Amino acid sequence: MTESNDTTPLASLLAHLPEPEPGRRKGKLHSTTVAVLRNMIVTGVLAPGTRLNERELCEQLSVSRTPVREAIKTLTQDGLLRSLPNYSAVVSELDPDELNSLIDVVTVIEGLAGELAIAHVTDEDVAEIGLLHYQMLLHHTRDELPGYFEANKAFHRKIVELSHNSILVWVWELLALRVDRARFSSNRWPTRWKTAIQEHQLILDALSTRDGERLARTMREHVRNGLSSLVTSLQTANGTDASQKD
Amino acid sequence: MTESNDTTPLASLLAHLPEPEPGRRKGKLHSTTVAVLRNMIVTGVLAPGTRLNERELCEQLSVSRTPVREAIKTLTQDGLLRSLPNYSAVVSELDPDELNSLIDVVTVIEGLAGELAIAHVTDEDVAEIGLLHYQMLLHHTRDELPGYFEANKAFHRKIVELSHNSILVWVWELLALRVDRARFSSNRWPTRWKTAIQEHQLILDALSTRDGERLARTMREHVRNGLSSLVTSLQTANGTDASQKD
DNA sequence: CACCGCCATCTTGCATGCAAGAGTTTTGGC
DNA sequence: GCCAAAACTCTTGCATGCAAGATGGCGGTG
Repeated sequence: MTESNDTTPLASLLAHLPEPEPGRRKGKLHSTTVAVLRNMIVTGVLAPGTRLNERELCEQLSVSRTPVREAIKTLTQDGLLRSLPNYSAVVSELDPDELNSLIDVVTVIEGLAGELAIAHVTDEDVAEIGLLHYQMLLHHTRDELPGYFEANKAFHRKIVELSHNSILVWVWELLALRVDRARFSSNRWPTRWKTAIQEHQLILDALSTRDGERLARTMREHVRNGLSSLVTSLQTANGTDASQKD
Repeated sequence: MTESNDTTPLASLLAHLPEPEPGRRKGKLHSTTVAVLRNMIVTGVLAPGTRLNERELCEQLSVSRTPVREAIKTLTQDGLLRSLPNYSAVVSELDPDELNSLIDVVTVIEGLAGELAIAHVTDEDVAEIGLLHYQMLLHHTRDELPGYFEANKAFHRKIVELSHNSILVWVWELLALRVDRARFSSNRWPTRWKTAIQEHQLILDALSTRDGERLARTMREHVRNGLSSLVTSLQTANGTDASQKD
């Protein structure tokens, strides 16, 4: 009964499928499946609470159960799914507590990234990050949501990578997964769009002047502000987009 | 050639196998396999660089390839293995760069834990942590390495859990895996044993007096000192226990 | 003698088969 | 008519089979 309303939302996702060269068709099914499923969960195509039936997924993704099972295990480890023994994996809920927890952790992680980045940042890096900043400005003026998202994430990732700290990057990617999910879940723009862009400018300034302490502080504030407002907007919109319920 | 010197090191690990009641023998093979393999890697039974042959592992663990494959995927995600397509998974090396990276990240994570813990700590918690502290003292006087390790980890975990921040706990567990690996890899005691215990005392004091800032600072210093000394001792002992090489 | 290419074997990646646990429905008894 | 128990079905967990890529040895050739 609860499975009827899928107007093949897979189609759009399946379009993302690399569809690689026919040669060498071994060794990528697992990662592809993980990527597709992850996208579906992060973007909300698979809503929180959805039960994942392995056989269905097999048919929809046109693969056998083995890669699907492995993907489920992987995504469970990432926290996107919850699995109980002998029971279907379920898309995890966006727990408000967890989102608040996320704020604190991402704040210190990106703050540390800012602190460490200063030691490695080059003029070229500053230019690249500046480019991303102006891309965001452009997307802002054009009201292009996905483009802004993408540039924003690239902006932050670039700074995190500048830390030259592999563990930091690793943890950040794990956290970013959950942040992205929350962002997609609140389908509308954050009210602090312009503020965010101003903060990005401050971050860029701190990078150019190689002011590590200021960079770290600015990033911490920026992250905390952004995520707090995100959580707030999610709480207020607390069921408006839960279009389906039984 | 390089695979000859295994005097069935599995035996000790297999002893850890729960060997559950014959009834309900379904649904635990995967987690058990993960746990066993993880233990083998963290404790160094499986040395860095070791190739993991699936069939061999199946025979040794008496399970089929499916749970073994899933376990390998899981541990790869945890960073304990490196997997290349169409190639055996390999136990990852303890990259010195990565260990240095680990220091910075664990420092801010445990620092944040200290900061947050104050808001939740009760007298009972203080008592429990104090108990662990004195257990460590006891193990110290008795020169009991594994007991000290265990109590030390419980001490830190308890404070991390006091943060009541699920994301923080999750990340900490991921990081602790790598820290443990490094600890086991340097099989000897850190020279700063007594210092560590003194620092634990300071942490305990800060907890009792509910001094959040001091707790955070003390924990940061303690973690940084401990891990730095660990990395140093690993670098100096940089090949002494690499008993086998081709 | 050295180097290149080919064949045998091994190993992984994926598909599928089978059994056990859980939920559901139906049927029998009260 | 209602409750309970049994059987059915559905779904997952694990085992195994099969094919493609990789490795290593061997022979041929320059």
